[in-house]
Amino acid sequence: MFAGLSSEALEAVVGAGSVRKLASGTRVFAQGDPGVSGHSLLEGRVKIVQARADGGQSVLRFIGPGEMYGTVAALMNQPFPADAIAVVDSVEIWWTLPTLRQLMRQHPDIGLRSTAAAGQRLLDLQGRIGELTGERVETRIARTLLRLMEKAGRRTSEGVEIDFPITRQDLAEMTGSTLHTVSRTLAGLDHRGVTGSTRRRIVVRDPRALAQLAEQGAD
Amino acid sequence: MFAGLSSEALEAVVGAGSVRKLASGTRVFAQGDPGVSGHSLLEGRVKIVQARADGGQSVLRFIGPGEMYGTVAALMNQPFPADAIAVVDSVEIWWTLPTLRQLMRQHPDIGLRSTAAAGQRLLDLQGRIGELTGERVETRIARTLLRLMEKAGRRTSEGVEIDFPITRQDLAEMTGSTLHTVSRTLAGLDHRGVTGSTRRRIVVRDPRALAQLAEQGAD
DNA sequence: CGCGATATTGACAACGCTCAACTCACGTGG
DNA sequence: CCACGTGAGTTGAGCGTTGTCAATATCGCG
Repeated sequence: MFAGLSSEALEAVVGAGSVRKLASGTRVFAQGDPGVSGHSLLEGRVKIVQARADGGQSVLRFIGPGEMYGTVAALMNQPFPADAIAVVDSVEIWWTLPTLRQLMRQHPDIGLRSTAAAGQRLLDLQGRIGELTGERVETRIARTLLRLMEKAGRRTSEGVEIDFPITRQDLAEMTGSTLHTVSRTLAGLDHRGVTGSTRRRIVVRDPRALAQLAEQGAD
Repeated sequence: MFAGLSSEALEAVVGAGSVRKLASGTRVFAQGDPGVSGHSLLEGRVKIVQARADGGQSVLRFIGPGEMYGTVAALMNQPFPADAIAVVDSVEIWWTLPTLRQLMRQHPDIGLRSTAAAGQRLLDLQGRIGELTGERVETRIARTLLRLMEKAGRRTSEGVEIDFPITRQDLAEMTGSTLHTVSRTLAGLDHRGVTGSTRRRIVVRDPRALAQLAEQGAD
């Protein structure tokens, strides 16, 4: 996000923000709260979770080090559309809305970058819209694991491990399914040697096979 | 989109673009084409349709008069992520990418507005992500009809009519279903007096009942 | 060591997709 | 003006995927 900024600008940005630690489980902001702050993660993982009308939840995305979150709502003067919750002990830097606006005025690059990032997310989401409907749960899970792998994968002797704890429930809320079905599906993948999953940990043993499953049904 | 611009700026914007008529069925741009143009609809309706990996299609949104389309891809130097197709005879104004950039430089308001519009779409899409999974087809259809009604509704003696032709297939592609299920569901809604649908036309007779269905399952 | 969070597994039902046949409206051309 | 073809819509039968309900197992933290 801040890569390529002049060191001068970078100093101003860091100086204007506040750094704070987030114990695992901490809620950074809550859905419905007025969006009066922008955030960037320095270390750890934060998940963005939206409560649905039917009482369920949807995990919209996981934030990794270097990513911004909460800024779109803040800059549009809207309430936060989702909760942000640290899933491991983390460190973030955050800014008040006036500070954020001022930084953008003084360093237009920041505004451009955040616009570009929002545009990218818009295109990504449009792509996901289609995937979420009509496809089988196994396909959606495969796709989700691939994305997590690329974003938060860590090579180990067993394969590529997703480097933060993720529950069956989380996966269900990302794929629009239930933890029961996810459990069954993962058990099947484990059995076939594609993945290895233990409590809150998932290792992808055979990325090729997973990619195969993710594109199932493509012509 | 352009409301609130100075008349001077407005003249510059209109002068720099080209106006053209779109016969019903015309494809304005195609998924995968380099995004080298920005568009705004003056009259009619255009639908944005994305081809999915499994061979199916997703209708992402319908564009009405005054709305911009194709601009996010263009400004990010990316290929268009979807097709744009006129569903009735329409009129649009469009700009080349260099022209668009220059207009934004000369009238920063335009850039701000399009960023705001993109942010709004981002929030909308996030909301839709949750809806699309787990909810029953009837619920998704009800929600979709409500949105169409608000956006393109025209009061008639029968109720609120969606003012452009829309097929069961379109509705299926918007809700991630099949035309068969949509046909059955709509027949059910018609029977209960909630809607009245004929070939390519839909009238909402009882918006309250529709809203009720859309929130089915809420706590 | 005990409890809560997490995960597994089975039985069952149902929603909605697939396949298939048929009807209806509309526009085109002979 | 009517025959015909095409696109749009309807309806039925069957079944698979997946959600629901329920019971049990296991891991870890306090």
